[in-house]
Amino acid sequence: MNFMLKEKSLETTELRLAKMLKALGNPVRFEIMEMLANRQTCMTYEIVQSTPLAQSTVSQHLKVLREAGLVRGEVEGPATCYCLDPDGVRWLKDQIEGWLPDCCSGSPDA
Amino acid sequence: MNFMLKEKSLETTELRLAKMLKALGNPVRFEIMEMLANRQTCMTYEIVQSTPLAQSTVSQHLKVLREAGLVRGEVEGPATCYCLDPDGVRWLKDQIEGWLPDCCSGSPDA
DNA sequence: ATTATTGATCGTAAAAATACGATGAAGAGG
DNA sequence: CCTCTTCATCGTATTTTTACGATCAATAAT
Repeated sequence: MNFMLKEKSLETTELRLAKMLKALGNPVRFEIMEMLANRQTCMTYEIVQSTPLAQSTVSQHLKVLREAGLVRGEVEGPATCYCLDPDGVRWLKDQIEGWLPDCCSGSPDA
Repeated sequence: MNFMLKEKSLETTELRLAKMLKALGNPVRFEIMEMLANRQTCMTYEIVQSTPLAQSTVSQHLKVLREAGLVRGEVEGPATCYCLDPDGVRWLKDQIEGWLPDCCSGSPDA
């Protein structure tokens, strides 16, 4: 019987965005996100193995990513299967694209 | 005689990205970025006035944004005029868009 | 020259993030 | 039942971030 790990709800749009950006702003977590993007899905122990860090540390990073709405963890037996949270990632990408709409898309001024 | 404040060069692509994301991941700095996006250009004292923080604290946040390549500061007389760094912002947006290229653009799976 | 304004930097205190080992819970397999 | 694996959480040490006041440099104005 698999079920989603629950996390506390996110606040305003701006704080949610800041939370995501902060979560991504850590190199370890960024790598985890890239790994999940490449492999679709990963057990926690696989992620641990891909880093030089302790299991508890990685677990903490995963929690940050979860609470930011960037990944999801599904318990599968004794293990946990992580994957990107498509909604969260898409929302983030939309926000960034829509943000500073065209202030920086024209020609750079001298 | 105006001139650009110089900052130490940024490292690899990934670290540069992480640095930008971390810089943006702070609510105060995010607000500063939004303010600059809306107003095009701001003196430091204007930015200070828009926050409840001390001048030195804001100056430090501006330094982080500068070192991340997100804003530029031009000395204008006794003051400093800040604006978004269009190259940096555009680069960031491109990275985010190109990142996780289509892992999260299709339909979410159950 | 003196004074006032602006803002960067320094030193430092407080808070948050990061990392680790230890422990605990939950399932799988004997 | 007991044991092993997997992973989250707890307690804690270290590092980094954040914030402040004080100081310094540069310009502007008197």
